[in-house]
Amino acid sequence: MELPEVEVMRRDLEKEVVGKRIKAVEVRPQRNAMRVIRRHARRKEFSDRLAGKKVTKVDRKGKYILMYLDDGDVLIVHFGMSGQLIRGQKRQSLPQHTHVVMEFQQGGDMRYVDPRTFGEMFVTAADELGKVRELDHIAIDPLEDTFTWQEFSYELGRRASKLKPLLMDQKFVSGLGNIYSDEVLFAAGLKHDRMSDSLSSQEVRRLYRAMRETLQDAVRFRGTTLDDEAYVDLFGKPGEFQSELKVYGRKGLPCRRCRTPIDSIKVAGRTSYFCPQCQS
DNA sequence: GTTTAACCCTGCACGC
DNA sequence: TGCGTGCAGGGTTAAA
Repeated sequence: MELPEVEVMRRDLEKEVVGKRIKAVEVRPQRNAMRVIRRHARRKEFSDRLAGKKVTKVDRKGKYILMYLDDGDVLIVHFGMSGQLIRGQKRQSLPQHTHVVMEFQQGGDMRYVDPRTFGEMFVTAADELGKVRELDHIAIDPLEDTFTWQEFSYELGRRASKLKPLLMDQKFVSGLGNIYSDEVLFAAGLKHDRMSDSLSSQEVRRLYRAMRETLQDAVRFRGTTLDDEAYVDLFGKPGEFQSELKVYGRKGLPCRRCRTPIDSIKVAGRTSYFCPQCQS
């Protein structure tokens, strides 16, 4: 799950759970549930910190969701690659790999489901958020107004790194993963292995625009749901951006712009898709 | 400073 | 049919 999917989830949560009070929290008995709340020593410690509290605000920092509670605590959720939050009803049976169930006083519940358990949930005091290293290191959000192309240009020039890993580096810009970094690079007409400090100012502008437009479009389409991936929104509905993808997962298929077959290569352990003709 | 690889985990596609 | 293997992916960390 990357920026667009997390942002869609944030908006859903804002509508659906802000103002609701948590009645009870169950951390399921299987071992992987403890992996999900790995920063807490015991199930009870986690549940007790949430029970009885009201959700007042939902923020996003990179790929992290921050749910503020009315006593100054914050529930932080990171989805890893297979995590989901799903709205449910008490009577409904729990899907496989459900690790946490939060029941609301106003009725209904919310389940955290995560087969691969790369994701996690934890609670911390809002005034101690600065001590959470992963959050503290997260770079500027490319959809923020404060993200200007001048600053982006300066940061690109300051680094000497290949574009693809740099775009995925959350300490450089936040929110991009494997899918959207490929899509952004295609939209910008740049190859994954171009060095960040070799870009002309025109190329920097193209990359900046590509990043903003691609991510905005993906949010508008409510994220990407691939066949082999189970991303769905809070209400269980898949996204629609997968039909808009230009390169990701399209190896061997004709480029939508020039008909040249899309190629793929392993970069830093991740498969990278690109058009050999349109990107240079 | 940058890059690579390993690690965590499950489900699925693949070949034999 | 059934098994083993490899891959997918986010982020951290240690090593190169």
